[in-house]
Amino acid sequence: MSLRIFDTGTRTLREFQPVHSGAASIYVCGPTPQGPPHIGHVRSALNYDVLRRWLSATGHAVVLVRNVTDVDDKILNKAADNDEPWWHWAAKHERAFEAAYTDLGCLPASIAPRATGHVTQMVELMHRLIDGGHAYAAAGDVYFSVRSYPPYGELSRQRPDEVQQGEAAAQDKRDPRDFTLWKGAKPGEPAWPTPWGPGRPGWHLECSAMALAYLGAEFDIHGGGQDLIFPHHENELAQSRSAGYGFARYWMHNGLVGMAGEKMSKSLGNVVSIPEMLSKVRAQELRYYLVAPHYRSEVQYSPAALEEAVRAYQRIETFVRQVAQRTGVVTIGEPGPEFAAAMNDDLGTPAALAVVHNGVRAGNIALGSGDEATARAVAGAVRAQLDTLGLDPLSPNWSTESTVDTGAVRALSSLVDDLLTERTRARAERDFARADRIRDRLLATGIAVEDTPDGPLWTLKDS
RNA sequence: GGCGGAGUGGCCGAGUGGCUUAGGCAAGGGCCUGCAAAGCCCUGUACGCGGGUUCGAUUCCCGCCUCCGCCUCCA
Repeated sequence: MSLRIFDTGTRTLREFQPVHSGAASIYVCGPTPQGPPHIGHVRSALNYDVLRRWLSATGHAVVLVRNVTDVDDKILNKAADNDEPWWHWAAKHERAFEAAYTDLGCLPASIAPRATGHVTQMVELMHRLIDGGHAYAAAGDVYFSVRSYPPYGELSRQRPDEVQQGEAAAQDKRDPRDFTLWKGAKPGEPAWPTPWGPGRPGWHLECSAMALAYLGAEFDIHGGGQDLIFPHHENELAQSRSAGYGFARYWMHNGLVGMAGEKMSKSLGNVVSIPEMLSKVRAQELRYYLVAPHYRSEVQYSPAALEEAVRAYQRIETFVRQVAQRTGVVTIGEPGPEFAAAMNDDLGTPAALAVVHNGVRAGNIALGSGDEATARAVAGAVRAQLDTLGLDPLSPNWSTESTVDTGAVRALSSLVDDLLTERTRARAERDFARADRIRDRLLATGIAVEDTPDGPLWTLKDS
């Protein structure tokens, strides 16, 4: 049984057969760093991180390219509005995106190429297109000739003639359907030299050039948000095929994130950047929230739904931690056939998480009956499952140890232990008032105490 | 106007022509506990509306309503 993924081009589930067996090459449309990352940006990255982890787990050597569109109209405009150089604006937000990805447990991309660093490849691609009669220069711009590529529209199922044209369709285009590969420089804009005059890259061209540069003429999967199907990906495909490249074999598109009825608005408090969200919930919890629904479904963000996800994740986490604390180290095992079947079915994370929860229940039952061997085995499987979703509660990614003075932690935890010893003594003497007072005091400082058959367990309660 | 997606129990969220009808959260009841917490057990009988096909449809077909995404520099 192998992975089947829903391919946008054919609108069918197709068995994944990589160009090179045992390997998988993925190109994902990354951010245009024009502002802070929000939940929608991050959902996309997370979905492809899960894809990549699952491919790795099933024996593929994965190469994942996630580009950065670091020059574009929005960046130019916003930088100007904020009185900053465009490159500074882009670099600043690129760092914010990287930080968000890392915080949320995305494995680093094999490379995150920037558009501005690949003008050479773009010029080369334009040469090929012009030579082949698929593109033309006009007044400093370079356009792709849609008519020269008859299959145009096959990915998005758009008929070029039906597509509504922008009001101000450029006069220099030979055909209103043609799209811009390269934009001639306007005064004050960044510009790179080309044989057709100075200018800057169009969005579509960048992605093709970088995908081809790093993944070769034909690669496995091209991903992005559903909003990119048309025109962006249609255009990428047209350019690349016209230039003689096979390009992507599979096209995957993740669903978008809406804002539950209400418009995004800071005054409503319902839209928050990732750094803001992470000040309210832990990264693992946000990740669970975004990974739990199927990647192709639409997510309507609401704080209540996020809160539910937090609790669901904590249930899993509590189980794994409890087993670890009671039986020692829980080593990562095998995810098992049920989980694999769910994931192989177009990354069925909802069904996969149902398997996880069923495991948690079975493990808790074992724990309750004192069957620690079973509990441990189950926890090992659960960890393996969670690991392929990037949600392992014991992953060092979530650890805050590096930012905490471990000497202080040791001192404080021995204080806590002393208090708990005292409380245990009080309980043995049936002085429950004193025992409860200690528990309440600890809780007031953010330390939750639970009694287990093996004695008290304490955890830090997040506020 | 064109292309595409979606409407499931109090909520989130899968899925399926009929089968023990996912999973989670919340709620109620019970067990466990000194009390809690965590956990376990039980309960809820849902598929936007109207037709049709069928022995039988939430699942297939037709129509309708509502919502969402996209429709090429500038958006």
